[in-house]
Amino acid sequence: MNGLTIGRLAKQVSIGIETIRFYERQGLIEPPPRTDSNYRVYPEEEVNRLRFIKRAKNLGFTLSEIKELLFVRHDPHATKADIKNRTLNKIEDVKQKISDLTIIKMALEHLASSCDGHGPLEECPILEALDSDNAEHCEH
Amino acid sequence: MNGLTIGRLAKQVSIGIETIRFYERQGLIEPPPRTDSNYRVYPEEEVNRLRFIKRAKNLGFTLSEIKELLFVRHDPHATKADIKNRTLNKIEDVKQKISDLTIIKMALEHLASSCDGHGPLEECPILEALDSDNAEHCEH
DNA sequence: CTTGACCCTGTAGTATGGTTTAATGTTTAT
DNA sequence: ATAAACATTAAACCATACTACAGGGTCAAG
Repeated sequence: MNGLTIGRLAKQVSIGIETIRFYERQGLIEPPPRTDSNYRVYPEEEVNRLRFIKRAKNLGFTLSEIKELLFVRHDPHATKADIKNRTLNKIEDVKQKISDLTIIKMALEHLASSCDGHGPLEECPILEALDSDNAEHCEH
Repeated sequence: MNGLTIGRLAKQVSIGIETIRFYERQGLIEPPPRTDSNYRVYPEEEVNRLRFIKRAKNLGFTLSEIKELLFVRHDPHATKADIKNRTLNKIEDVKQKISDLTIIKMALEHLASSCDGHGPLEECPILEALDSDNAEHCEH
């Protein structure tokens, strides 16, 4: 018989046991079945869900946004059009984040290369790189 | 004479006045000069710094990470090698975020297209897309 | 058959990132 | 010249996302 105790699950994902129970209370994960002695027993897939939550959190999504991401697909009260719309909005949000990160990455790369002694450290600071909304400068 | 009051600055960046003072206390922005009547007077560039903070926050950076991003360049006690190393670490961090977001975007796009009636709604959930670390599936 | 590592519930405490309030002073528009 | 709109500080308050007990039960090894 397979299944994970909360402790093993926590270890596999590198988060605290308390965090898992907290996510259950917040509705981010389903309450798992219990043993006779009332221990939670998780299926292996729970590892993936928790890893996803961890990543999404790292990307600046709040827990309630993550909940939405996880459950867009099977909201029984939503029409297909609703789901499609919410999904498209999320895609726009994600695209914006990618583009902001790309600009930050370029600024940092420029900074790293100017640290080689290839020029003064004062040029092209990260602030300048983010000055305009769709910074095309800082290119080379 | 140019310079912004805290209220004008807040309005330009669309954040609260109190948030600006909070960032000053946290050391994310420099204490600006004051008028005779003790009012803060900000240079125009402060708009950019605050916009950067706003974006970076949205991307999942904590305030202290943002502080690091803003000040990597001119820490007087750091060697050039230090700065370069910290910068390279941040670049790796940013790259990872971009790649995670790209996977999420792909999963959402697949979901959106399956809402068109082009397939059953149950396939390729976001969790599967993030199942493996560098998901190559979900391609089309 | 007990000892130590695990699990349970429930509640309280903490860190982060603000926001609100109170009590007061300043600038601006009419 | 006076009200409205702005500014000041300090401190209390809030939401989010954990984190750490307290007080108990369960299980596996020696």
